[in-house]
Amino acid sequence: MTEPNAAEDERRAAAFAFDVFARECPSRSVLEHVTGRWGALVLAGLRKGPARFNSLRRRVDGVSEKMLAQTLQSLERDGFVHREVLAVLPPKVNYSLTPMGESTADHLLAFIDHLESQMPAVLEARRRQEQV
Amino acid sequence: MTEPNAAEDERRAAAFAFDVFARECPSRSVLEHVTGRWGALVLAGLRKGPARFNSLRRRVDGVSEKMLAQTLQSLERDGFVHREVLAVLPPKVNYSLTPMGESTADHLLAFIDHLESQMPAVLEARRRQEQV
DNA sequence: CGGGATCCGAGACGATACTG
DNA sequence: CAGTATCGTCTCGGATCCCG
Repeated sequence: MTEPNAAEDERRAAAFAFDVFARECPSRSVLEHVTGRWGALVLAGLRKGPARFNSLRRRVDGVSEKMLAQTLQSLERDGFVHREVLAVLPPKVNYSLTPMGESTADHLLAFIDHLESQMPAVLEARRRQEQV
Repeated sequence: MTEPNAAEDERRAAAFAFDVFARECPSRSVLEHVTGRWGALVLAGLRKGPARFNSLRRRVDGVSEKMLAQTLQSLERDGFVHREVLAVLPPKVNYSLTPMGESTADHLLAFIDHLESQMPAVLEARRRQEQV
């Protein structure tokens, strides 16, 4: 009966090895993809529902074509976003969140909400610093 | 009885104005400071308790002096981090989280925990993509 | 419409040296 | 010890053009 436990142990050991505080850890790159300048906004934007490229681009105000494409590729590689190509003319590509993407986006939205609620305090703190 | 509501409305309007989806919104810079490459790790690192400069630098593996100083300055300006200078020799500077910093770091740690738990799935997704 | 390819400037980042 | 200053590298990110 050691087989199931061995798998358990391996998974736990792996989870420990993913500590973001360690240099050269793969979880850092994921953290950067997800929380990066556009990654967070794209995830949050897709949480409102699936969207096509230019539709999503309008949701995330200010993102260039290049960065949106690049961000979507990262998120797709990491398994947060699903990309569905419809072979029609003109081409249609649908982007949606995977289940993992949804749960991640939920965390992110909660975090963003919290940040936005603190914005007045942040702006006040900035004003105080300026006067020094 | 319109006075209290006016204040309410103003606060709600302000919160709306901080929507991260809007370009040129101050909340975007805060989001970037907090979730940026080092910002997130520094906040998470300080959540373990106050620390001095080099002590903190050891907690956040791989950060250079320059980036740590820069990150701490951003976070201090935004009111997440408190900087306390002790006028002794050799100089001692203590960094700690403000209450706002603590609540933000808590959200962040929850988010990081969630991400780390998903790492096996992420790595598997990456492997699948490579084979294409 | 949904991108890929390319160019280019600005800023991020790290290593090192120096200071109070 | 806690930074600042300087420098070089390298990536980010926008603009533009192009293709299926």
